[in-house]
Amino acid sequence: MDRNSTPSRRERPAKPALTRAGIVATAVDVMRAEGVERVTMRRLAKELDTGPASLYVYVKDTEELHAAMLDELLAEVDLGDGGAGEWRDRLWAVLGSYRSVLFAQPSLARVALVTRLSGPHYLAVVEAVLALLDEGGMPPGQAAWAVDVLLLIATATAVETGGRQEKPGAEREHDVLVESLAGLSAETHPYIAALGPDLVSGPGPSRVRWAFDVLLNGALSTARPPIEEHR
Amino acid sequence: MDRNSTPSRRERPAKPALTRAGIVATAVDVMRAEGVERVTMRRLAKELDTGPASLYVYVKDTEELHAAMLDELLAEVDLGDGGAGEWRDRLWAVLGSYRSVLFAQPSLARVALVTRLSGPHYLAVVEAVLALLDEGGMPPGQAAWAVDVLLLIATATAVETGGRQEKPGAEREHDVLVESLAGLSAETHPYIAALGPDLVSGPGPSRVRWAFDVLLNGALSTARPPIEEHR
DNA sequence: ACCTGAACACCGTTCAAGT
DNA sequence: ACCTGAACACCGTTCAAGT
Repeated sequence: MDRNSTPSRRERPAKPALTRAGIVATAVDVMRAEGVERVTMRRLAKELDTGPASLYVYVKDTEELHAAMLDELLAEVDLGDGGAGEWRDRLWAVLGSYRSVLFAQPSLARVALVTRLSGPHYLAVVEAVLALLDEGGMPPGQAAWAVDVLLLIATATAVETGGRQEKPGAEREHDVLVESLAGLSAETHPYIAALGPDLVSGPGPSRVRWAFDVLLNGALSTARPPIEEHR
Repeated sequence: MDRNSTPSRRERPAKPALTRAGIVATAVDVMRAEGVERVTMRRLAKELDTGPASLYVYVKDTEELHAAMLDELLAEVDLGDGGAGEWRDRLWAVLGSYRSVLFAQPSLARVALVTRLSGPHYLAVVEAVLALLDEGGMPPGQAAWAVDVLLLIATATAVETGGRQEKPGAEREHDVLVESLAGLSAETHPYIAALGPDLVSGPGPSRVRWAFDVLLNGALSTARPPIEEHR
């Protein structure tokens, strides 16, 4: 009986000690429940039953928090270790997994477009992609530059498609573009007019796959220029 | 006569009537002077000597305003009409001009990464790129899909390089990545370790040029899959 | 119609002070 | 050291009311 004789311990959520990992985990929870835009320092502080200032002990600022959340999410990417099949298909699978993780959280995916990521899970993705490019015989110098573009395309298409169904306004954002295109005369914009809706059909699976193949084919066949002075 | 006998007209800056174009133009001014992050509805209303609510008559929301500002900026892109030279070099010039316009205003450039643009100046860029791809003999179906990726890369590299020197924190953001990379053991991340700083050297001119050539070569040589159901 | 004051419901970040 | 209340300096957007 009286298992509650000491009432001090274990209040309902048993306010846990603040740690960076705990903060990021809670942030991810709030994001899944309410969307990234609601993951603010103040909202998060409330969730953790403290004041916003306390978070700054563990997190530099909001941007860094969002980057950490994103890396947390990237833990779910299936890197296809030891999978079978041709390297190109396995690469396609890894990038597809990366895309679908971002896809589920498009507004966080924007972070990946705008911030330089450097978390462990992101680096694991980079390593996996590099391994597959090597397996495909791509020279290391070309692979080093190709991996960025590959992940850029994966991210951007995830943002684009994912954003579409998230907010109701996005449907219209697309319609605005379609309308703009329809309103153009073939006189001033012959090429756009000629292509019509094909220009704007959005990144369906086969379009994304085509973009990957373009990049792979191009990167395999295009020699890198000699190294320049940089920085 | 005496049309100016009433002194009510023309106080110092002669508070101009609100128009959409005027609002956007002022917004661009504020941006050039203080950066995009300071272009808020409230700040802009102050500049225009009115209340924030008034702006909503002409502008849907902040995102739409930013997109309009960006399109305004894109008026400066040199489309190289009637220029001489090989199509590939002229395309490189157009994309370079597009990049340098965004480069000057990296935080606005992020808008281009995250929003579907549809302004007249953006469409002029698309039309120019399509014309050059056609001149280069790229089949229309491939060109329609390539133009997006080309502009995506141009935008992303502008954001990356431009963001670097804008805010002081960005220097360190890059250093964080370099450190992360250096901290990785060759055991767990052999490919990253082998490539080292090459992976992270940032988009210098030759690297961007290489990416364009990769894309062009790939898009020229990669057939499009048959059209799928979309929407 | 066009414009606006005021209100609603929030923000990020810092800092002096506490434990 | 770690944590925090309170403050500073802002936000976007809506709406009822005015002209």
